Amino acid sequence: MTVTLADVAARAQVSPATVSRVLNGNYPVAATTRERVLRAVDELDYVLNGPASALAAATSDLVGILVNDIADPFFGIMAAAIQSEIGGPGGRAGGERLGVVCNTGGSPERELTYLTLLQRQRAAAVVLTGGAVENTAHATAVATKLRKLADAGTRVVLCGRPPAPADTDAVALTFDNRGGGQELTEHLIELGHRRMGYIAGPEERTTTRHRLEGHRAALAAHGIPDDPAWTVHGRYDRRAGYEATLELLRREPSLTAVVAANDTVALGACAALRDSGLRIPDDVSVVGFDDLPFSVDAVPALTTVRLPLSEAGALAGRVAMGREEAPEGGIVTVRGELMVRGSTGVPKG
Amino acid sequence: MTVTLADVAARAQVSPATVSRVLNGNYPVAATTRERVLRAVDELDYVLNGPASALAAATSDLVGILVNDIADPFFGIMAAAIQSEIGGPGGRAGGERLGVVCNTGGSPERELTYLTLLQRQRAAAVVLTGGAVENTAHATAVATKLRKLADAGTRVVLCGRPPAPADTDAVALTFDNRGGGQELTEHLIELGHRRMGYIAGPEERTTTRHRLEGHRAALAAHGIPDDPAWTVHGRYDRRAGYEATLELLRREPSLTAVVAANDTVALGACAALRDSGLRIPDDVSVVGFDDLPFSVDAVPALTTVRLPLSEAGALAGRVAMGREEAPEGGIVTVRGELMVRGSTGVPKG
DNA sequence: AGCGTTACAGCAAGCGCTTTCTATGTGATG
DNA sequence: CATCACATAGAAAGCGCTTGCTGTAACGCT
Repeated sequence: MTVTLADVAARAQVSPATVSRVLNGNYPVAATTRERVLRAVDELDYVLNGPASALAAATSDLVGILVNDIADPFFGIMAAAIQSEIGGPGGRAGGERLGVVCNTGGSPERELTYLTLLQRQRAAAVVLTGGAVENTAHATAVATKLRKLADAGTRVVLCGRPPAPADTDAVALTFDNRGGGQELTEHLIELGHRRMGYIAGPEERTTTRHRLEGHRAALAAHGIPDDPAWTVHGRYDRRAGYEATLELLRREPSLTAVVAANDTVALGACAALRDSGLRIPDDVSVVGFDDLPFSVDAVPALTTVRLPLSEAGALAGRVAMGREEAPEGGIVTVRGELMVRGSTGVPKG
Repeated sequence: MTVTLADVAARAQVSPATVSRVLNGNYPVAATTRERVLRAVDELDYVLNGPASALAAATSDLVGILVNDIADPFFGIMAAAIQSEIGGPGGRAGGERLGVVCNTGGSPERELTYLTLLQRQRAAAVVLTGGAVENTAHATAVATKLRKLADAGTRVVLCGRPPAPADTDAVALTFDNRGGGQELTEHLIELGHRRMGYIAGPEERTTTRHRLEGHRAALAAHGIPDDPAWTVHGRYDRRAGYEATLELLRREPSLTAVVAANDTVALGACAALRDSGLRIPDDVSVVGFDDLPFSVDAVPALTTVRLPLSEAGALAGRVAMGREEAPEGGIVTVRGELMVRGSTGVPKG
């Protein structure tokens, strides 16, 4: 029924061992033999049995990429970059790995389940992207899992995520969310804004907290009081941005700027402002975060902080593949770049 | 070192067979025994060895989802919907499958390679999303692969992709791209437009061809000549839309409308028009396709055709899991819905 | 009381591959 | 020409799990 190694061996008149070695290319095989085997493989249309191979070799060619929301380009772009380095046919010959992305939907349980599933598959590497959930129980559970994965020989890389406990052996590429948030708010302050609403992401997320901290640090640095009523939490999507903006406007109609947790949220904020009859940036300035591709097309174009998503993803992918050494200490901080565009301006009056 | 089934068996004082049966739950096991085993599993922190299990059972719990561009929300949304039905912790107990998305980047070779990799893993199911490459050699190669996958017991589902040859046993959920394209152009014609530029996707893609055919069908139906110079091909991204629009404007400055292959391209087109000093829709109307989340936030909001990406994805996922029967004939056509918004209007003069 | 059933549990044979160790033929060497 | 080293190829022992088949009690029945 299905063609096995033995069939190929028989056809090529060699032993199964030889076929295996030809296929793996890690043991000397005479050129003529190799060719004969390759021909047989081709004629029989043989496809290696992954599980069998993984079982015997105690390693698999699976690389897992965990993302919080695959429908969000923020993760899509990173995932694409990671996967492009991981392989499939992109990589060098032989190193054919199956880079697979798993969508946790931001749910801690799903994250853990996926990690278990990957552990079960004896994945070669795992890349966790985006912010982590800040919940002691969950953080501990994840750290434990990562530890076990590492013990089992799985390489663990964090991309756009704060470092895990040192004993997890995970390499971390962290985005400087706090710094970016601070720059953004500082930019607004310099323009003269004093009454700024802040639309934060979901609570208990590192990304949310860090960006918000940056915002507050900027306020504090300029002696601007921080009214808690001017901060609203919501999900990382346009709808949340829309509603949060309406809420902020209700609480404080005289706001001159809205700081959104990310570009998608900012887009929703812009829509809400427009629907409220306010002009951007004449009446209210808006800033986002991430600089996703569509942000430059917003009208007016969004002032935001560009995160090198592709570059970071590619680096993470290479580290996961062991093609690039992890930096000393295993932690890299990636800075964003402030992109000043049309959505911010001097406040009225 | 690593805990195996045998260790658990020893600890629970039963045979490995019993442990396996408890874990798989497909064979009667006395309640007390089951509990003892479960406790042992827990105490030992046992994790099943996926490859070994897959080898012995000749099936794996992997489900592959192939997408053309994971950074494109069009695919992201579908993938999320598919994966949500596939499992991880979302599904019912026991049915824990690893839904993984693979990014082909639109490359035929990568597509084939991923299919081989999935075949190698003995995937439980494979879902191919989005337009297919129209190239006889490649189409044949893919059909052959799908055939083999089906033979090996892998369920094959196409989502947003035209049906494969009947002998591949693939269930197909097809988007009515032609009908949508026709509706869009008809809408413009009714508004009074006669000189419309068309920004098509990459050549040799079914999606590209079908949408373009719809456009031409509408023109033909109204006796409007189709000037080939008014059609420009490009990739499915904003940049391509931007440049194509500039090119169209160069070729024919009097165009009153631009029909874009999808929303992302339309966004680029809008940017190009604005940068050229043209107002939307006063000077030029613009339409997109797909109705991605950001389209409603464009200024003006984009007239487009809404495709039920999430619903289609969810259905595809259920079919892939065998939770829902494939319809008779295995082919479902999913229609889009025309969303008339601010980006289209009556042409000037 | 005797016998057929039913309900579990265990045995053992693989699943298809990798890899260590061993065997063999060859050319180089003294 | 005998010896040794080297380059290849093969034999065989698992890798950790599933499952068909074989017990073996405990049960219900006449």
